[in-house]
Amino acid sequence: MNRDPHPQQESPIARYDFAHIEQKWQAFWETNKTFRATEDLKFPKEKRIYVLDMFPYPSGAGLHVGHPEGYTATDIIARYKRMKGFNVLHPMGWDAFGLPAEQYAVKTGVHPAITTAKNIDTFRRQLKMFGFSYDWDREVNTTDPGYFKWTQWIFLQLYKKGLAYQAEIPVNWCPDLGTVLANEEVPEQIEKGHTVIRRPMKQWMLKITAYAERLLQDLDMLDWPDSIKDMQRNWIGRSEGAEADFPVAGTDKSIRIFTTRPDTMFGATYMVLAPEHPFVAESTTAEQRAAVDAYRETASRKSDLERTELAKTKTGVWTGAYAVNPATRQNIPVWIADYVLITYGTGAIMAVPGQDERDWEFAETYNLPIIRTVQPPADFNGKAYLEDGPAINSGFLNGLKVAEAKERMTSWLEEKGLGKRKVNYKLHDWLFSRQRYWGEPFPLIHFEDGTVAPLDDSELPLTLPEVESYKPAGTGESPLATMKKWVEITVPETGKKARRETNTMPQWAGSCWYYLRYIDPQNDRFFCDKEKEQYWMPVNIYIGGAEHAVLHLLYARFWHKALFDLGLVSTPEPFMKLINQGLILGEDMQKMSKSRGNVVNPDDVIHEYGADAMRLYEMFMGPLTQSKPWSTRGVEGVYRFLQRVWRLYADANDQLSPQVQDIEPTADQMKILHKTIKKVGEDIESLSFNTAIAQMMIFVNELTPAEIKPRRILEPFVLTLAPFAPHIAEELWALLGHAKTLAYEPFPEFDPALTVDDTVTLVLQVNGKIRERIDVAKGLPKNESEKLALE
RNA sequence: GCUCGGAUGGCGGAACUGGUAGACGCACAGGACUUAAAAUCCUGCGGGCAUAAAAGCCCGUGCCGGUUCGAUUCCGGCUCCGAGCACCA
Repeated sequence: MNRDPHPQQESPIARYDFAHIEQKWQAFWETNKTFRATEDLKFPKEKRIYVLDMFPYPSGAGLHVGHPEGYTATDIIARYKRMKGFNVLHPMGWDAFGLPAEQYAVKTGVHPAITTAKNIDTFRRQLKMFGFSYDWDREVNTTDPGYFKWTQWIFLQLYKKGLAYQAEIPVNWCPDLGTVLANEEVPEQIEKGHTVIRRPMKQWMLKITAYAERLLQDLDMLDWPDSIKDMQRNWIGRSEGAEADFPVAGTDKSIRIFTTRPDTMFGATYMVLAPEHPFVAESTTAEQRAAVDAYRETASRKSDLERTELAKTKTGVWTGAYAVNPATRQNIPVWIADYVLITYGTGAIMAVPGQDERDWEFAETYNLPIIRTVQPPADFNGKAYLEDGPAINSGFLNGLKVAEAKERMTSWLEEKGLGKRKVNYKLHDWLFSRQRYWGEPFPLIHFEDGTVAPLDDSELPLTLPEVESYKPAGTGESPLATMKKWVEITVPETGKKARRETNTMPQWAGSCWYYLRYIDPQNDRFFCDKEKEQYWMPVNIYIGGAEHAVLHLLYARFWHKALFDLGLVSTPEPFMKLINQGLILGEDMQKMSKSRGNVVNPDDVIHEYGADAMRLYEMFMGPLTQSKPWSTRGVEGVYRFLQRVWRLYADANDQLSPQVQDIEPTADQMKILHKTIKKVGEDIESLSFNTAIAQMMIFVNELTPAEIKPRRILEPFVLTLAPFAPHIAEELWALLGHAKTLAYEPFPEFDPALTVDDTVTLVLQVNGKIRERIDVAKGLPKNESEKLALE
């Protein structure tokens, strides 16, 4: 045995060289393609699992400590499942179209493709430092022409199915960004201090509303957090009611309204149109025109936010017109007011001040008549009465309860041809075009006669031209519009002149289907082979941030359903189980940000403590779904734990410790091992990684004092640790004399008999208060235990 | 205002279906080793009363009330914090 030549100077304490070990095993996994996934048919469907991360946008700032939280969780699941005999698909890629690279290009002139490639290299390097078990052969990049060829192709399928159309509608125009935004994107940009105004523009839309009902219904089949499901339900905003036409007095026109309370129609004492309602122009009388125009002008200059914030007192203007209430046959005035939104329902309401607080407020301000249609209780002296009660002042509805009155009124409207029952949704069609450079070009051309034609599949991918300036024109045209050579084409077959569509797709396009491309990333004949798709889909577990609740997660479900209807995918939903990881806050409990100076850089942490320690720490901090503050002391704690693990196995020279011997373990050692195997396995299944790690700490605490460490105990423990801290586990496995990677070693089984204690603490309570605790040997006859307890 | 979460030691958190509250880690204190420090190892660590020491007793899971032999856990009402939505007819 070699003696340490410098026994006094060298620490006698074994210390593992994480930097060397981690780099060694990362190289090993890469060279041997340890984590390559294949569509091996010997795995039955229930033994295949698709474990997916939300792929990152590769920003210039590099990886943030929030990224590896979810990525470590999925990696633990992927590694554990491999050891449990599953065929695991666990890929990674880049959501790389987007504004930051383009804004950088506007500023510096550097092509976004160059910035993007550089950022991706950084992200890839950083992710590899964590030892995540991705099948890197399946890496995808949404900005790769080989990828966006199929984004364009799928768009064309939607177009051909009638799900993509152009419309001149009021859109969310952001002058600061020089582009339009989807409804779902507006709150985020306003938060960033950008202005968003409504302005009519001709844009491409995707008919997500055609799927509103299914997007709502199918939430029930998903194992997702309730909060996300609720957010999607609220966003879709289904409400049942009726549409009715109110004839305009003295004309043959009528105004259509939507209401969820048709039963209150007898109390409709006036009507309100949104200021933008097209009927305003034709119904306004000459006397009222000036006032109406002024009001409309003011309203148009307010953003949606201002409208709602300033809505403390309601304002409006009478148009001078009257409509006929179909229930009462009375003439009622038609007003415009910005408390009615053009974007909801028909943009017009029947106002029932007696039963609606907003209408009540407006009626009080402008002295409009108020009629109750539901009987409030005798002691009620508030304003609009909103609870259930019998109908009053309502002709044939009098005495009916609300539900029945609604039904009766709706049937009456339908019989008379005045209206019909209607389900209304808050969800609007998805505004799908952007005036940006760094996005997928639309594979469409416009002819001079106004018709539009899709490109032939053979012309895909339609790539971006080189431009001189990346700056949006600001007029509502993308920088592509300036590239005449690219825009103006002649169709070879017909000689007809045409112009390319110059808008590009929004960033969400590429992320709507990337999980399908991982399944067959190299295929240049199809976006994803059908058999392979059937092999892997649906995604079994999907982990990512909650910020995509009504963006990516809704858009991707929509595209997936459209692909399902086209027979191109085999499942109605893409992501069966969804987990939102919590935010990692700074040590000061504040959100990490450069300005606060509380940002933790993963590179630094790995350099100091190693990837295994960082992985372990992020999982040990607390429950995955919870927000929790970073603690460098906490990292040191798990780092110490890994050192203690190392010293169970290795001596000061990094050789197998002489304490490790092939001897029979003690009963206690067997118990702690089997308890640990049981707890770790169950906790991985339930994503309780923090308590799994606590159990492994207990194991190490118990084994550390033992003079002799039985191999039969240490070997299985390495395997239970492996999903969490794979580098040190591989090294210890090799140290124990194994030649092969442990990545596919079976996860240890536990013996249930060994996971229960021999003694049980009998707690004697009197009136719920603890009076006595006695340790009792198990297996004693009942009366024997009782006798013990009585003594 | 509405919806959904959450509140447990100095801190992060644990506690399966109502049955020993505070596992594990951090911080802190004391000790061992060391010339010393670091590292490592050992011990203690919710609060109070009591004691030479121990045993022992009482209080304690945001607040108030309820159900129960027994509540961190179930029910009702509040307070505070976080997230989302917000004139949706």
